[in-house]
Amino acid sequence: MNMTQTPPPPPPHSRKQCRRDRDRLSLIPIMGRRPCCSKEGVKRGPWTAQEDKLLADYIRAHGEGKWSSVSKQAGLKRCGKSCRLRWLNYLRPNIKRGNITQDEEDLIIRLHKLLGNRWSLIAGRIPGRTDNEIKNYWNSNLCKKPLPNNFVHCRPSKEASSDPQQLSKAEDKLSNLPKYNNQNAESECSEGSLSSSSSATTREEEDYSSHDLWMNFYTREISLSQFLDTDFSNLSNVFAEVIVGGYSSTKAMHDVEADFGAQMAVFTDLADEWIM
DNA sequence: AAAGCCGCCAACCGCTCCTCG
DNA sequence: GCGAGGAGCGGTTGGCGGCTT
Repeated sequence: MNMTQTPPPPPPHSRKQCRRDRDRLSLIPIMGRRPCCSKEGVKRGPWTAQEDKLLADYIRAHGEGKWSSVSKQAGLKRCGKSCRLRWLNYLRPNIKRGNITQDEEDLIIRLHKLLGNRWSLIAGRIPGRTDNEIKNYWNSNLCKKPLPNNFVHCRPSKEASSDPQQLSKAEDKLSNLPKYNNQNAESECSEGSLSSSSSATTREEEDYSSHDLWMNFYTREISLSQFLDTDFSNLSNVFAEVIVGGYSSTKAMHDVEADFGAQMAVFTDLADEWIM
């Protein structure tokens, strides 16, 4: 029996408790995690301005993708994941800095109600904001905040978002709407996160117009009556284009379906609210 | 003034999904 | 069909600054 060996500390009850213990006992930081890259010499921690420049210059010259090779090619001693995260959350063009606006917060709440903790999907609907930013904002602000209308906001199940009954209800409502007229959907606002190519074709322009129409309604830049004063005869295609237009072609189909359901449900939600 | 506590957020980790050979 | 490797996602952690006691 080894009497000198101290037993391992019991697992912390919570992060806060853990931190309190650490501070009180002046323990070294708890570093139980293994690094994601087993490679020796891979740098971790905060990025320096020089690293940012190297990464940004490389991606501007060669484009995104092949993250595992980016670090080598760009002369960075970082793992590919770290490069990707840094680019997506900080260096990427069109990243919106500063506080979340009230409109954005409303949007986050609504989307979270429908989609749950699917931060990337939510971020895809809020131009200039990243999934990490929205997730942090939710966990540090909205999760504690009392929300109206019985919003469920602390980690609901993923399945809660794509209720087929809700979707069916929305589709019933939409089937009675007037016709869609593409001319009403002239894009005036910027394309935000959706625009990834400078060589937009006519088809792409149509997608973005659909998206703009939707976003204008969604962000209440146009009224319900203006929104309804359009031709929705081709509704499914319109909304499908809106959704697919925001994603890469490799996006999992169930995500597209879930998002389609979510947009329909949001529409029903807003319409009910505005009609009343 | 100093120690402890708390909140924010950038960054990391592990898991899952996707693609390709 | 299967396995390996890459990419993406959500949960979690650590550092730091501000606030409280």
